[in-house]
Amino acid sequence: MQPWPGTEEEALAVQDSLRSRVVHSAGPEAPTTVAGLDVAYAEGDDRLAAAVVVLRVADLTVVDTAVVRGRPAFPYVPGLFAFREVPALLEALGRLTVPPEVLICDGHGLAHPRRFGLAAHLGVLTDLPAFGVGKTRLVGHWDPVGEQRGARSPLVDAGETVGAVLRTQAGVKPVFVSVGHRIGLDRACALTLALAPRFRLPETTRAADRACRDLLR
DNA sequence: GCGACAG
DNA sequence: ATCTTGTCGC
Repeated sequence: MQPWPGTEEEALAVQDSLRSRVVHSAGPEAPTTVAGLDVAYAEGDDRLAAAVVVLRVADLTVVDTAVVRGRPAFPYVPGLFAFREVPALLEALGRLTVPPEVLICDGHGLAHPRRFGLAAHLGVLTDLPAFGVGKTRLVGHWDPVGEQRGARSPLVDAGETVGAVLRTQAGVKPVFVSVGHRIGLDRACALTLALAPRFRLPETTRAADRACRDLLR
């Protein structure tokens, strides 16, 4: 990942080029391990910490953790967010001992202006099944989501379904699930629910968030 | 011209 | 992302 875009124009070109490599498929039937990825930023300076935490799906226990320090590789620009965190996340992924079967990212996959958000980007670069679970929307519209856990509504942008707005807990704001690479929306939603038995966000995201926050201090 | 805009 | 007070609930 040496040739990194230095301008928005270059970043857009990279997205256009990599987008064609996205693979649409159902994905692993019953993955044994899944990884949560997240990045935390320091307050004063521009340091960041990127974490990847591998969980065993069966009991949601942590089986591996990798955290690295770094700097943002690109300014924050909605739609080009991946260029900011991908280098640090790839470095952390490379330090894992237990290989994850699915990557779960903090952000979106196809629910992106050009259908190539962070989850799709990481999925293509690693060629691992990957999807995103975002806390807020980037693109798309949806009808009201049922109140009970598991209820979902299609996230639609420009006439196409780009994800799902999924209620992981009754009485809690839903999350935005979107496919990235080599996995289908139904399986991504099912996995998200299985990983969020008690809180709004999946345990993968919570564990990764904790891990990078700890390193920052 | 005025909003919207992952983290 | 991070800042930021109180508040409700277990």
